[in-house]
Amino acid sequence: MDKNVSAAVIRRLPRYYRYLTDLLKVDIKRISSKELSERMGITASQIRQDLNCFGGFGQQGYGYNVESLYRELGKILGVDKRFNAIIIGAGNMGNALANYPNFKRRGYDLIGIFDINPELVGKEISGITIQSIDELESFIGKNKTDIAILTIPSQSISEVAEKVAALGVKGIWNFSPQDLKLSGDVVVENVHLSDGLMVLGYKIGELEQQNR
Amino acid sequence: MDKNVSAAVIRRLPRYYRYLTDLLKVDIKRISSKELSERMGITASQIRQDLNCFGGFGQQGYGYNVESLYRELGKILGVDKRFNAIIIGAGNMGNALANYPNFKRRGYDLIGIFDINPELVGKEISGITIQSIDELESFIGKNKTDIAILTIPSQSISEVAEKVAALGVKGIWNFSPQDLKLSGDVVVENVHLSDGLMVLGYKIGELEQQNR
DNA sequence: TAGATTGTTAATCGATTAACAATC
DNA sequence: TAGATTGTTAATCGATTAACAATC
Repeated sequence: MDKNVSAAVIRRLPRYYRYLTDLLKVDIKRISSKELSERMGITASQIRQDLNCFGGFGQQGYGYNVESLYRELGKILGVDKRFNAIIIGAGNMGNALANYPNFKRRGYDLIGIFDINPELVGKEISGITIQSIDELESFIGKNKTDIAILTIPSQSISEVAEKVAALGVKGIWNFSPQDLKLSGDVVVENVHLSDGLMVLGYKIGELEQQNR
Repeated sequence: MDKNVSAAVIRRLPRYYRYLTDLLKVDIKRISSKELSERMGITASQIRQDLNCFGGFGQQGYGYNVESLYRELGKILGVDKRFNAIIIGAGNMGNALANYPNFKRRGYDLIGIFDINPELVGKEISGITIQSIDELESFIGKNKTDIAILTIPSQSISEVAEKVAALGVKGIWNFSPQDLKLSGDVVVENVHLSDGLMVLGYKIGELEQQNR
């Protein structure tokens, strides 16, 4: 198991995880795929298929134990691990992410913030002093850095991405609208906020056409 | 045409739009599906299929005119329209989005910011004074509001979403980790940043397993 | 005209759903 | 034990890719 799991399945895992969090909050101990399917609006079949990509977490006649399934999914998603993260680009988005509470909750520790603008260097965000981008290499050399969060403009994105990749960062969380393609040993998660904005514009257009 | 276009196709449209923007920048006048496919890393066949959901924008033997395809996609995505937007939740993320430059570029005008915290009310973000959430109803009554950007905590999300929907907002851009399900006349685009973070955690785990 | 490349139909592939035997 | 619900195989559905006639 665990191999050849499709991207579609993987992107649903955090969603399962969120629903299980909610169940735990209201103290529900067990859940069947049928009941979960009603809550989530997907088929019970899909839930069972998805989960069975990673193991038989359920029990016939009983369903799934909420807490243990939650723990298992957390493990698969790496929530139990600690990742050291740096933010490159201390603008508005970098600032927002530095203060993002889910960050720590998902296993990420922010250990550095960098910017190219000398006026920002030395200022503090969320208890961390902004450093010059020139310090990046020596910083990563001294501090194990697992992921880099890139909140910089498109034009510098691929240069910076390649640099951090070369310095041994394992993952990149890319907030620029530019697609990142990097070779081999680094994984990339693109956010592309403005894509969502355009999809929203499309959907509103559709909606208005229907109501005509 | 234009009906029954799958979500997969729609989510690729902003990507095409971005690549066309880049082509325009470097002054490329025309492009074949083959060349675009090489740049984007998807098949030429898919590009032609996708575009033909909306019309025959190309010309046999020639390819696609970059500028006119760009304009057509822009129209489909509503980039040529103006949408009035408000932000609810003037925390870090609300603040970042208020200053987000792509916002205006995609046809959105920010006309109001709201927060429940009295200490924030009266302060200015990006030239707009934060109002109390109590003013929301009267504000939307007086000012045509197309979309609401929700950057508030999960616990209040569905209440606020239902409220703005009832007040006639057409679209919701939801930044809380909670899935929003709303009836009928309002479209929702969920962002769920922490999902991306967990997918990143998963991918890093996979990567490490391979390199073992 | 000849060459290129589209629009579109048909074939393939993969993902979702249905069904049911296994089993708690 | 009987009932419930899983894990898993098989059937269906949809999305992607290939192929090619139409045509610029």
